[in-house]
Amino acid sequence: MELGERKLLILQAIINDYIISAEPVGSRTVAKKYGMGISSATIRNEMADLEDMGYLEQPHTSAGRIPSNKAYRLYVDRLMKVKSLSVSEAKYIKEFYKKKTRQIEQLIFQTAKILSDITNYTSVVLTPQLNKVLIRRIQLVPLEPEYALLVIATNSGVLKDSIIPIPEGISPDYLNRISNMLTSVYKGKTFDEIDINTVLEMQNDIIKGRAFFNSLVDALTESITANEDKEVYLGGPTNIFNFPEYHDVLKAKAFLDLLEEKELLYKMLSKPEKNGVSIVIGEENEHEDLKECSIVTATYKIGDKVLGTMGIIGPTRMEYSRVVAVIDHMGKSLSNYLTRLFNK
Amino acid sequence: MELGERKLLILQAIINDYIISAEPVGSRTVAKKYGMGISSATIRNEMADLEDMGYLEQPHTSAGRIPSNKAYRLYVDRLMKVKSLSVSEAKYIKEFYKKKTRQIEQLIFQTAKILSDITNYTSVVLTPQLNKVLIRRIQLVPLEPEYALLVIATNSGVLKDSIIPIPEGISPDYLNRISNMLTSVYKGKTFDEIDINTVLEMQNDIIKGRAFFNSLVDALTESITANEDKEVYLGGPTNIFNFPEYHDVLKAKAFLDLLEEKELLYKMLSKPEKNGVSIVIGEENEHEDLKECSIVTATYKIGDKVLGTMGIIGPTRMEYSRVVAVIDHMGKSLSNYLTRLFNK
DNA sequence: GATTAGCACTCGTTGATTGAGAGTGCTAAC
DNA sequence: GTTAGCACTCTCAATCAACGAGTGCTAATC
Repeated sequence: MELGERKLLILQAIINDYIISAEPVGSRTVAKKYGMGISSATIRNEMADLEDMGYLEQPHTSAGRIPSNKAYRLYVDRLMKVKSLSVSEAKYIKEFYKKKTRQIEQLIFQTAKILSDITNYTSVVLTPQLNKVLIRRIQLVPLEPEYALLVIATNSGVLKDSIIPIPEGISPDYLNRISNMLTSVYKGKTFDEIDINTVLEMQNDIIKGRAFFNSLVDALTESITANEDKEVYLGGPTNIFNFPEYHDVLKAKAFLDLLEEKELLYKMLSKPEKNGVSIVIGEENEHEDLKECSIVTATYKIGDKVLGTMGIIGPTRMEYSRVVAVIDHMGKSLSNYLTRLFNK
Repeated sequence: MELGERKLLILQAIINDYIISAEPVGSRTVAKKYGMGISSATIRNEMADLEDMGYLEQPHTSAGRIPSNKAYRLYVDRLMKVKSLSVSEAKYIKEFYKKKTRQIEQLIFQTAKILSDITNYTSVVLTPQLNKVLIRRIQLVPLEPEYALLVIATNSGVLKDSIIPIPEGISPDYLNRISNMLTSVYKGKTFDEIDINTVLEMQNDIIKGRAFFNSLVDALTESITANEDKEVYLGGPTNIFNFPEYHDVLKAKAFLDLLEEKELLYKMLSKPEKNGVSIVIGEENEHEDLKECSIVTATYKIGDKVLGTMGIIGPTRMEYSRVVAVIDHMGKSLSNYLTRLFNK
């Protein structure tokens, strides 16, 4: 069967209406609200066709129809016109990026908050991926005679700091020398490229005490392999309650519990390597509890390097056109900001 | 009216039953389950008295009775026997504190998780309060020619780090000298005691560039006054769904939204300065959305210094005896751990 | 041949009614 | 002072009918 012009118009009308109302849309509603000079009976016939073609579904016989995942996919790929941001929204975002925040966590957190505030959906923003980040400096900072602080600074903020014990008789000056040496070896590399063996080879060279050496290697290894730093910031987690499809307590709990699984979120969102905005709709999600959700993601970068991802999660019936506009804008804003701040 | 022995027994029975069942308790139930050799009619009379005295409430005429806030207060103050932890629980906690975690955030986060896992309620743990924490070292770490990292190390981990721009022609060695000087001035002080004027006075002494000086003072001031560091970690936020009193979507949303208000939580929990476990029951809470909740808190310390607070939030009908046992134990465990790790 | 009016049919929603069950308070007997 | 007995109250769950939204089909119309 052909997917003619009129069918497309009707489908679009149904999707638009359903996105707003969350109620199955009937033929009369389409005829009246989106009056296109044809009667409800004609629309009924077309709707029956659209159902046969897999674009519409009927919850039960005497209800209207709701769009299928296939319909949403068609919608976002072909039908949807991306709205541009409202003036006040754009201004709100711009204002935010004016004030200098030096702490990257704060920045990411605020980004999540803005996303959820503007869209009224739940947002997720990943902190920069370690393996994309360049080491700038490794510094051992003396704290007390027995402890030193290992700081690893990168081109997107300080990513790691841990306290390591040091044996007696090691001077701040000596720590400084080690720091300089480590920095010279690893500067400009990513965490992926760090080879712990390089450190091991230094042993004979300038490292004095065994205990200290072990602590240092431990701390470094921990820094490199640590996945705790894969942090995920949420915005408006309870926004999901705004939608009637989540007025069910069990469903809401499942959703919120999912949001607590940071590793899972991280894995899911960091997948789309590709630049720009991408959309995953309903059943396309792998995770069971997300089969009724859609996720719109965008990446953010420093210079040309993709550092992380931000996403909006909401019911399949999502205001895609608005969400895409917002997240695209935010991705670019954050990238600009970071690039200005950290890129040389 | 007298609050005799038998009345207390009956009250206790009703509280115990209601804590488990969440259903109003009737006279027959008390007679049967907590058989104390008296008939349901007698118990009915006693219950009527207890209601007159304000210890019991009746949701409606033909329902059983539920304990009032006053009853819970009496219960936690006089009736309750604090259970000791189960062997497996104690072991679980002990195991956790065996493995060395050097990062304080990680530690706090895990503490929250353990609390909620063991109790099945929602837990809240505050990060150490800045004004209680002693500065150990202030260090400017050079990153690139134009940027340095300001690290403030304290006796409970690294609490602040921000990036500040530095003007040209300032050598790492010079940064080191400033660091040493700042450290010598502020070491052993708390953030409260820092007087920014002291820094201003140095101006004529060793500070060279105006721009740099301003950045430094800005960053320091930000560190001192920043309240972003008042972080709050949650454990098991959705545990609230376990309780029938929160099967209502609106109530649940209100509760979860409250948990997102970190500053508010911080203020509420950091109030009880006193050592040990304290309990706030239902109406005693100031916040409207907590009038049906109880909060059990304990403090944690380094040495003798109270650093922060942990809390369990649940419905008024809470298993106080178990919760008190758990949180008391956790408070002490965390204090021991921190003291061993950081106190000299 | 496409469109439309008309109509019978389906099915979920709403509101009223009803009976069962739980629990109480009171009275009178023990 | 305690208890058995009983009328009374109130909630909860089940049942049922009326309603309305929406459909699919048929026959008439453009």
